Amino acid sequence: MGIAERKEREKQDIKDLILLKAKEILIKEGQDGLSIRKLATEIEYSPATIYLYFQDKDEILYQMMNMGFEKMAQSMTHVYALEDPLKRIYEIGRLYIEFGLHEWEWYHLMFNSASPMNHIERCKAEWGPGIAMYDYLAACCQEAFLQQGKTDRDPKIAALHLWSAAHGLVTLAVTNRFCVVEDHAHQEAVRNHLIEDTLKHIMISLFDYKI
Amino acid sequence: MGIAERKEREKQDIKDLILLKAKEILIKEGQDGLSIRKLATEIEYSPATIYLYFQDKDEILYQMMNMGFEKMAQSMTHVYALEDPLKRIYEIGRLYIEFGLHEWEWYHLMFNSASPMNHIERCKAEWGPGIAMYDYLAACCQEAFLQQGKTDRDPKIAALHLWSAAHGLVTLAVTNRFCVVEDHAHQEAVRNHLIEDTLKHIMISLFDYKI
DNA sequence: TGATTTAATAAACACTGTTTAGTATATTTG
DNA sequence: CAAATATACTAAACAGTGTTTATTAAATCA
Repeated sequence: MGIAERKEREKQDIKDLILLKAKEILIKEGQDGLSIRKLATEIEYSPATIYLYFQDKDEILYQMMNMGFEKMAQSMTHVYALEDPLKRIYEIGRLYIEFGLHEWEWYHLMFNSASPMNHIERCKAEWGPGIAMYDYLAACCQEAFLQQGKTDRDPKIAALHLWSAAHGLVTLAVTNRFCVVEDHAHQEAVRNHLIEDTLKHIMISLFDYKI
Repeated sequence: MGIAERKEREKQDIKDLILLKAKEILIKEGQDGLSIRKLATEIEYSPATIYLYFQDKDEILYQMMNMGFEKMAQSMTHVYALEDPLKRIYEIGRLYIEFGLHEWEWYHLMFNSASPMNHIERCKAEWGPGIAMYDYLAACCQEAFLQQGKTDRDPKIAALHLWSAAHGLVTLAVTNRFCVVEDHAHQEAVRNHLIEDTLKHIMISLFDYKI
């Protein structure tokens, strides 16, 4: 039965086409600019057709979130090769913040938006890539603590610390809340200084590690 | 001319009525559940009438944001009386996180949503209450540094540190991202532990202050 | 009382996500 | 090969959204 297989392929092709165009719209116009109807006209199908390939918009945004995690992982490929777990942790933090600031539309889906999480909840599924990222960071922390002989510290709590510090920085910056800094001329400089400073603080505070 | 004054009063009354009902809807159904049309039927006027009192939805959400700041300030009244600036800072942090977790709909408008900031940008206005909050925190940090003789440290950067750590914690928790913690049974306990731990870490890291 | 200003709205515009019923086309079966 | 069935697709509708415009009714002024 080659027909069933060809149909399966064709089905996947259209799914891919939808996600490809969704990606283009997301990059150009953000999550708010990504509507089912715009997506439909873009791929030259009717809006109803999209619902033959995805349950709802949340599922599409869920898939986009997964693409975002792949994108982030790609930007971190060189990290995995680093021997020193402390340098690995620092680089993860630095690249995480970098990614959040420069690829906000992806970051927003991954760590801020409710839609992809709604899909996960509805499907009673797990937040796979998020857990994987967290587990890797926690593993790095454990390795660092082990190497330093700090047996009393919890690597999972340490990972959450690092993560939420970076996340807070990214989200406040992107949603324009750092406008509180009165020195408008040097606002950009303050932000960059804060990025470095946050990482330094965290590294010292968690690992007594001076950069 | 008592008529002009009466009309002014009536105009303000309807504005207040709109904001009062908007507040009720916000609390019950969140920002997503707050629509102009629902608000209109609730106050028994047509949707178009609302546009005679507010430029657009962003302005209403901007006013709600201001109400949120008042609410937060009220929850912090006892802080201002504390003599020790370090205890003041700790309490601000603790109450800030508490507020974010328990009054998320307000917090979201204040520190996460784009709508109120869009209104500010359109009016070329400043983020008044946000700046006030930040300035107060920075002043507390400066007082603490001064008391400790730490003249080399920047209180403004310190305030941003504390703020973004607390903000990261709140937003990751509320948007359900802490589901990464595999220990589902003790997830709540982990979260509470993290809140305490974050504050402790920040206090030590910024002020060498052990709680 | 007549002219004018003000307040309110019905209806429309341009969107949004999603569902349903119906129509061609492709595939399978007799 | 023809009839029956299954598949792919869509037009249209449903129930919303924020916002604008033209019109009407009421209050105020001259």
